[in-house]
Amino acid sequence: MGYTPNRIAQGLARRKSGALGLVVPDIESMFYGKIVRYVDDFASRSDYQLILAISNDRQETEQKIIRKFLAQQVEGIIITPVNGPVQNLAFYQELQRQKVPFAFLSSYYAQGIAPCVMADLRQGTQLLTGHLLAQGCRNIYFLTGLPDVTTTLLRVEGFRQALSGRQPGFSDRQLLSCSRVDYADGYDQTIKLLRSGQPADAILAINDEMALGALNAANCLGIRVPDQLAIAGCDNVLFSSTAFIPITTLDQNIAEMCRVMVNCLDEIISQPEKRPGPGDIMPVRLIEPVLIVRNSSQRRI
Amino acid sequence: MGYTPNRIAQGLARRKSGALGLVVPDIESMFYGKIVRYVDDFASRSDYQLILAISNDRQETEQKIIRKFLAQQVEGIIITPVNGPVQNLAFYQELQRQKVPFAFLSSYYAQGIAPCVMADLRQGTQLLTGHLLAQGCRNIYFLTGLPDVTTTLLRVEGFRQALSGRQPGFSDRQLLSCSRVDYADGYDQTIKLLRSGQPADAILAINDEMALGALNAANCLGIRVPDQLAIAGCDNVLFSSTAFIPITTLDQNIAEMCRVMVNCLDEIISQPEKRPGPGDIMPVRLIEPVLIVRNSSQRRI
DNA sequence: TTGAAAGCGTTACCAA
DNA sequence: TTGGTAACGCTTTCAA
Repeated sequence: MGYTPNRIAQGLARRKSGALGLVVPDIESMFYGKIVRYVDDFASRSDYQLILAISNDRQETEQKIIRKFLAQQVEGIIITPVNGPVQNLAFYQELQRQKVPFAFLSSYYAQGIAPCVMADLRQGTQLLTGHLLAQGCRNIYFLTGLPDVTTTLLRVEGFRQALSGRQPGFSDRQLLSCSRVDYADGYDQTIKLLRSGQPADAILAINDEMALGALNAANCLGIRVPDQLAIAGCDNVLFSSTAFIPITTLDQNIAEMCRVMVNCLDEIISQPEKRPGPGDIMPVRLIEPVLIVRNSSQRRI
Repeated sequence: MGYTPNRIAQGLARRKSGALGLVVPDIESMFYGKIVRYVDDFASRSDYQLILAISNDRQETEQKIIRKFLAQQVEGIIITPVNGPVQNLAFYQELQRQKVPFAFLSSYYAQGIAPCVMADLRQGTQLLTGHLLAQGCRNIYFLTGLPDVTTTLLRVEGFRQALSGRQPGFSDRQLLSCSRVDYADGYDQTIKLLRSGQPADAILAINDEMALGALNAANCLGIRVPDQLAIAGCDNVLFSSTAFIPITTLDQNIAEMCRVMVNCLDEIISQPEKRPGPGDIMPVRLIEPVLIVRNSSQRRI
């Protein structure tokens, strides 16, 4: 009859807020947009209220946010790590010691600190690179992120594995590391590469924005895609499918990733006795990515 | 010394949660992504905690979310209306009667129910249309949203005003209304239009995704942009600047919009005695948009 | 200035 | 089963 209980008082009495905290580095990127969308989706299905906060890709901010979450009595925290080297690992180790229910999504700062759910980027990059090799590409350049970031390491490992035993094999020269990993980075690095006179016949980018930048750069210089230069991206967001030459990419299956994440955290929350602490096994659950082949890499050899 | 107050208990005792609720129809779109980003930004600056919820473009969900917000004792609610006709106006009128601090952002369901901050879409569309006319276009087609949505009405009004007194003047035939207003809608409608044999020399779309769809459709049919067909979009998100022919668009100045919104709501919250109710003036604050001219509309006549 | 006590709106427990 | 009461962790008020 029109009565709604006060959730705040409920929270106090029950000692649980029914809230889940999610930190993302950036909300304007389509990749994180999808993450927010699906985490919200699965969180509400499990009757959690989602509290979103944006770290602006700064770990200092991320940690401030986590402290706020804790003060707010969130029942669990999902951390989508910033794209940078780990700053203050001790902070997360302290969370672990206090048995705070938290987990990493899409990447991790260090293994064993907390459970993690992410795409199998090593295997995914191997798939993409393998596809480019199968198209006859022999000089593949890889537009990556900063070298000391987890996702970069995993991807480079996949790249290297795919090239191992090939002629020519892997060389560091093929790695072009970008700090902002955005459209402009992809465009600029590609222009620089193509003008340098190096024998590039393929560019693999770690996200679709950068791949689109590469495509436009090639187009500007009059280089034909895919015949002179094959291009592939990653994430399968709108940028790859709506390019004037649709871009080959990798679908990380974000929906599944978020489903597994929320379930995993939910389990940790509801079984306080089994809550993992230092010394316990903290699984990294890898979600299988799917290769999406489009025109940007299909050469008619 | 390591002590953090329990915000829930604080909330109960102080009778204020320090939280602001924000509902958006969709988080994967870059337009709403920007809105979330800036509302979060300004809300945190004013020491509010942002609670985000996604209505999935359904008003029923939106209303469920608002009820939850209320139970959670949020101090104010920002509603970014769904892209559809108003379903249950009585719900919002009830909020008004109860003097709930809430406001509309980027559109409104009806004037006078709550304050609103949004871009001046009428003037913006007039600017865009005027620009296309100045480029010599005489048969401009307008890819709009559903006809009974506030933003569509305002835009069509601007379109009509810009064309009034011209030869040929405004005709309903020039309005192509789209329900999903996404890339595929833009692409499909443009293909249909260009194949119909109608003498189109310009397409104006209500967002950049649709404009990109129009550009790609024209490209597929071998129609040269901008000389045979000029194209313009709206919102100035990444889709327009990264198209292989950069697309003319309208910047809605979302940052400013969100700043004004948060300040406005903050004022309403902090002055409970002046809280507006039925019969009070509820201003619609219009933010001035900026025309961004790019290649897709610059004809060399 | 300091400290003790009374709420805030619920839930949970225990006695009847 | 049903009430009545303590407790949740903090703020606020009022008296000392």
